[in-house]
Amino acid sequence: MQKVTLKDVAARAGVHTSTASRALDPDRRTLVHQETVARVRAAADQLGYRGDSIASGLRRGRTHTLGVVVADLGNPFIAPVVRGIEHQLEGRGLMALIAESRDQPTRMARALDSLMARRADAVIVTGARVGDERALRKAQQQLPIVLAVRHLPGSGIPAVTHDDERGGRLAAEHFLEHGHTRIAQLAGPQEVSNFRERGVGFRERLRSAGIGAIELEEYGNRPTFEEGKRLMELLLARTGALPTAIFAHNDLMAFGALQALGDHDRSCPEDVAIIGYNDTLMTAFTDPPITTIRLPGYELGRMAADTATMLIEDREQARTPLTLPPVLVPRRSTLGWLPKD
Amino acid sequence: MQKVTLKDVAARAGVHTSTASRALDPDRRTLVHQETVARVRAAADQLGYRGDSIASGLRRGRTHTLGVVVADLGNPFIAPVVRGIEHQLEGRGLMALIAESRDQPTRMARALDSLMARRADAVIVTGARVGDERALRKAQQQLPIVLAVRHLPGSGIPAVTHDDERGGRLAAEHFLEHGHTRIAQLAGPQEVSNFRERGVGFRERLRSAGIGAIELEEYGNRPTFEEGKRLMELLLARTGALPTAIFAHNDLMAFGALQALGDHDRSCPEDVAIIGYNDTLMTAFTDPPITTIRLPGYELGRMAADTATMLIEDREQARTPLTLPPVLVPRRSTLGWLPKD
DNA sequence: CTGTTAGCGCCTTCAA
DNA sequence: TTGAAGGCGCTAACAG
Repeated sequence: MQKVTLKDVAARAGVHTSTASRALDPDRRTLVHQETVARVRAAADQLGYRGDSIASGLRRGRTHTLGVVVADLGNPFIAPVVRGIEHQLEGRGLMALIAESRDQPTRMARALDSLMARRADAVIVTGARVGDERALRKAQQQLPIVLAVRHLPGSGIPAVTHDDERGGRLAAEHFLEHGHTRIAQLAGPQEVSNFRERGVGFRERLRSAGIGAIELEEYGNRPTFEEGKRLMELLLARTGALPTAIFAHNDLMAFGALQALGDHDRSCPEDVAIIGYNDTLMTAFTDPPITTIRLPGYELGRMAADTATMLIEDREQARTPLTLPPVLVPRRSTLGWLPKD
Repeated sequence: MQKVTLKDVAARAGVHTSTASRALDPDRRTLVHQETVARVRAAADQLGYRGDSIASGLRRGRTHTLGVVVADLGNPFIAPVVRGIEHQLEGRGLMALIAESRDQPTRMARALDSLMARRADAVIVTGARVGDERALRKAQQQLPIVLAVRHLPGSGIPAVTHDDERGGRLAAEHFLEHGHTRIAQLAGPQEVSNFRERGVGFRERLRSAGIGAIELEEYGNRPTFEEGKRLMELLLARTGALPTAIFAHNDLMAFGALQALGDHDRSCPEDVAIIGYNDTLMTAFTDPPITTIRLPGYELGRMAADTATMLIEDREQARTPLTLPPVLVPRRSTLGWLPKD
């Protein structure tokens, strides 16, 4: 049972390959006589004909493959996004080709190159950051690009995101409602617009309440557990009163902060309240469960895949940026805190 | 800047396409005059030539694409495996094409079909289960298949796994050492060899110590949080003394069990000690941190990718199954338990 | 309705 | 060391 080609099928059915090709394509089946179709299909079945997307893609210019570039496969937040994408692709005969940029522009460029060389029909980029503009623009000249989760302000590349500034405001509001006055944030990399916006929203909401955020002079180089821990330790090493409230720019960083607190015999929520971001599955099961801002990853993935498929069909569609609202999910890491004086 | 083809490059360099083709291929560059190579490369650079894997793949029979079928992208355990695979692929010009089977044989079959149609050079399957044999065998006739993490006993398909039976024994031993006598397990789906083997190793080790495991009449239908919770509740609903030790067949199920315990005002580790499986990142940060068996996902991914690339180059290699040893990571969920009498 | 012809972009003979 | 010719498997355009 070696590779069965269309030629084999055609021969067996006693027709020309082009007829066989038509008979096997749902869209062009109508052009062929019923009986012939039946004969060809029978032959295909018997031989176990599988078709060859590669050859077909070469000819048609469509590979039915959608590229997806993520920043970090290890970030639990990415799974729902990818699932959302796959969910939307399924049934349309499309498949996701996944690459990882690890937040490095060089890798991003390489990933886009590979995807273009493989003639992906479109690419969804969930891991864009400052420095990726050039590569993205170049790619955009060859195929539709859709940004998801992270957008690049001013790039004009269609994006499906959620409102991070609003998310930051929600976090600030929550702390204010609970009576905090010494409030800090552990910021993610500023090359990523989302973290910048979370920071801005957070800071502004505090300022409008007449409170200045305690600012750390450093940002996380990457939005990871380790960096969250490192920043929290920086905060703990400072002289003066510890903040009573910390907004970590994502859940992983919040976990890191939690760990650092424990290492220094401080407890959450008694000493310090913490808010994370993303509503990763595990935030509900940590000690304490962590208050977090829910980012609708699955929906974002679906919408991104949806716009991508629209762009594939008609390159002039859907320029309006799509934005979903964030929601705060309150848990013990903030609810358990009580003012001391 | 439309699609730049080899023809364009050749024209600009003033050579024939076949010469350009040779000049651009590292393996055949030596056949071409140095100066010509330089000229061609310059032309390619200037035009921004990208090549076309699709066309090249059609001709060469290699697409430099490796299919990966995972059971569940949402399982945090899978990320390191995929990263391990990508790590190994990187630099070899290969890319991973990812599909999800969701533990359903129908989807598995479809995923394999898609990957074959896209002419993947090989496929790594991390989510095999009973019922997938047919589809895998069929696929195996067209391209090399490597099982990772989960194997299919008796299928003869090369597999890179770790020793689950031993993992089960480790869990049992740990409980025995700590003085437990009423011991149960929350089993994962028995269609997956790993869970079966974990169960067997666990049961046998207990038996050899003269202790019978408390058996639940049900298994988890999927190895998820919800199923772990459901099984734990089944256990809690039973009359008679509660077990003091629970071996959950993976971390997600352990989290579920933890939640069920909390819902019923039982605490871990005081009332019940729990062991999970996989050493997912979050097991270290739950309340309590969970003792778990470390499954070296990253290494498994690397080794699987490695054998896959070997098989691509020479289909007769590496039939010996590769197995890595499990390690128990002790944490408070078991260390904090004390015998009551 | 079906067959013929001509490529998609690249690579591999084979010959020069 | 290079060019010419042919084809990977499929499909679009044009005849019939």
